Amino acid sequence: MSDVVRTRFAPSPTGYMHIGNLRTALFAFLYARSQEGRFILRIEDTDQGRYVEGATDIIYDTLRTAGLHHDEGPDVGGDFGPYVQSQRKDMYRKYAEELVAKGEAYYCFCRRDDKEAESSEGYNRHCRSLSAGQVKEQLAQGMPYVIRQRIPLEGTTSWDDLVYGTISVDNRTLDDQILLKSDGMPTYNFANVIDDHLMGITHIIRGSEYLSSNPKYILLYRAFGWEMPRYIHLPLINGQNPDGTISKLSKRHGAVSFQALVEDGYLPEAIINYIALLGWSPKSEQEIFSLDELVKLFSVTGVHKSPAVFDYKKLDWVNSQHIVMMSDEEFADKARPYAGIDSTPLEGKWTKIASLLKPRVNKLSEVAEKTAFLKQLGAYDTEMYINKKNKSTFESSIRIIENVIGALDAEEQWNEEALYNTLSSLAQSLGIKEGQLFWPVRIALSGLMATPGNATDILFILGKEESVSRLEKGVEMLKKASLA
RNA sequence: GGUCCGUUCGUCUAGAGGCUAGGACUCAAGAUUCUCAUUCUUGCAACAGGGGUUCGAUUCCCCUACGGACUACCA
Repeated sequence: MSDVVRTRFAPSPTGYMHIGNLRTALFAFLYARSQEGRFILRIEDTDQGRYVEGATDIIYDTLRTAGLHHDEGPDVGGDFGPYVQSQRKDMYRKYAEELVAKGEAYYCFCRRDDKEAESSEGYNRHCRSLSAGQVKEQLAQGMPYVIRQRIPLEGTTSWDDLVYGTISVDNRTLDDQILLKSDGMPTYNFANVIDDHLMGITHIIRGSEYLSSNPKYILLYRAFGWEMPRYIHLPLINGQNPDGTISKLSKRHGAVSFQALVEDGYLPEAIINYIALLGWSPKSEQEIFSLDELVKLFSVTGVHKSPAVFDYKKLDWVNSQHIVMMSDEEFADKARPYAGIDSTPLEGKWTKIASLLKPRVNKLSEVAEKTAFLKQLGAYDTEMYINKKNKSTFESSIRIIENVIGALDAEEQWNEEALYNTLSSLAQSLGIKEGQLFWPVRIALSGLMATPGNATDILFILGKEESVSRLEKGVEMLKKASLA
């Protein structure tokens, strides 16, 4: 055996990747990579009643999309397979029986509806002192049974957590947990320990919700006489409720699965960047990271004990930063499906449109709403023409737009620079400021108070015919409005 | 109820006995801009409370309060 670091991510195939789970995967990945170790994927599907079709594919897709490549796993193989627990089911019984033989576990024949056993001491420990003869007899009768861990009644169990420090627990507060279920399958708690050992996992990285059951795992390692792994427990991720209270991050707080966030237009690298900052700090003022940078900077000493609250606003900002860092070409490609401009007159102008959009969207899904006015001019209120700062009124707007239409009709070169020069000199000859001229033009072209791009950008994108048509419509609306 | 864990601006966090308690997001104001956004400047805003230890505590110890996790033949 070598002393190379081995970490694992062991999700259950539930059908989606919760952001908290992904954060655990990320930290396990980062720790392995930062230590030049190996990152292993293991599927924990011992609960057969909870099987979800296609769920393992979602796990593979997520890890691939997020860039968390595993060195061993069901899909890539490895020397410690199989990497799916249901394919390992036959090996767990042997270990459970080994513990029974050692006196570290025992058969329990309690049934779930056995009120008598429950009322006395719970099912826990009820069968703990059955004699060998009694056990043999029950087994011979074909009584269903489970195998329970025999937790010491005295003493304390403690370990040195790399994040939480030394934690000690009195053994008598621990339950004799079930290791092997009556259907012959191991419980998560048991399979987890067996597999971690068999797969040579050196550092167990998981959420702090496992902190209180960890003593039981440690006792199992001891019962087997196995070498203890190191433990890195991670703080929880919470969500903020509308009333300001904090609770476990769930759907009521918004999208909480990786795929839902991606569909919403968040970039995988931004999601990774953001969740890395939840419970970990690089201890510098840098906030935007690539995955490679995270690998270089990651350290367990920067991991927190206290839980963090998922903040969509900050995720928006992180995402916008990653968007701005992309090249114009890359952004144009990624954003294109959201725009719906394919096979429209706008298609040829997409590069230009995308360059205007890039600094203006927090997430890709915003592209749709921000480009809608280009495809079709929506209904708008003529009040928008009235702008105090530009001394813009119905009358001035009509006059300006009519002049602009005239100037555009004569325009030969339909590009931003030529359009700007034409309109700029028009403003001069009309004796008004540029802003006073561009304001009503932009309103007539877009019907919006705020647009991606200025008046000349929009003129260029819409083209002469559509632009003039929208300007004429504006004049028409203004004339009607000033009569009323 | 029991066990364990946690507590710095609204949120993410820096801080590891002596700092005007720093940064980021959000929000507000201003500058720039043919709108908006970007960018830049400025501002609002925190050490849960009480005891110790110490010349001196955000920092170390204890207690309280509050919050959370676990307490399944779920993972």
